[in-house]
Amino acid sequence: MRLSKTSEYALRVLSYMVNSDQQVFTAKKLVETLDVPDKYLRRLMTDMSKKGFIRSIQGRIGGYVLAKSADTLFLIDVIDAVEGIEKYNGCIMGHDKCSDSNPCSLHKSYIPLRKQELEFLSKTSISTLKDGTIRKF
Amino acid sequence: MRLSKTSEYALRVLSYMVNSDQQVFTAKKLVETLDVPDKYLRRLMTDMSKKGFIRSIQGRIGGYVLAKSADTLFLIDVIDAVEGIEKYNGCIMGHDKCSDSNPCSLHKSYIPLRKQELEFLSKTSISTLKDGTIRKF
DNA sequence: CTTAATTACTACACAGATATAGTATTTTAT
DNA sequence: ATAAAATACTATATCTGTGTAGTAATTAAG
Repeated sequence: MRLSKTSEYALRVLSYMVNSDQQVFTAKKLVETLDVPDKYLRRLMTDMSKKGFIRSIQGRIGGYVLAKSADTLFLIDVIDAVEGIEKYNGCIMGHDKCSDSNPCSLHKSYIPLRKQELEFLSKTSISTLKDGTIRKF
Repeated sequence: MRLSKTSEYALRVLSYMVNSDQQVFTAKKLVETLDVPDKYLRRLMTDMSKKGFIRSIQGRIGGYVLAKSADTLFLIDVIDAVEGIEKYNGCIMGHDKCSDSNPCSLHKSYIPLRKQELEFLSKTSISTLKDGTIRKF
């Protein structure tokens, strides 16, 4: 499972937010802490606020806050929003017509693994990331 | 697990070769059969022959043949050769210093899955793809 | 009101993966 | 020898994800 940079950044942000006791986070603070390019992070935050994962507060004392209860936001939601989940649901050989009834030669051995991946993404919520640890990387 | 197009193409070729009773395959034939761009496939075949997975035969009756016994060639070898395997071995959040002793907040839950993925790739040989079926997609 | 500190928007730049085009080389058949 | 059928090489084009730059809009403080 190889997420896009954008998904990685999104998860870093959410993981950081949920593990901090602060409520509001400025882009500046996130950039300093999380090793994510400034402008790119800002755009991502705007995107995520449009998706309803976070809420943005404009103006002088602005920033971002989590908008959903962390246990109702799952990895798969975040990934689907920022890069699309379809990629992780296709044939491993890229045959678009591969299916149970017309399987590629890897289908049978790969499907259980893919199922586990999707389960991991759909069952892991942002609250799972909450362990009270403030990490430095 | 989302392979690069190039890896997908490589696996399609090898799967097709191992499931056919032919010995020699021209690029023309592979392109017609496998829905892979002509010139791109040719370069990939040259690359794979340099890696020793296949042998290329030049000249008028040329083409490509499998160069290794199919049960000694594993998915991970192919993927590592054409796109590099490191990508599939990093932190899911992209922290380069993430490790067992300095884990990201997803580390513990993700590691078992990653292990399974790598096992799948290292244990699945090209001969696994051999089931005698000639597929059309 | 004016300034300062923040987010939002738009356009552009860069890099790597993917794809194409054209030419050269190799080998066989005649 | 020459032509034909194949692969090899090199350069360029395109596309997509990632990153940057500059300006506008919003809000609070003084």
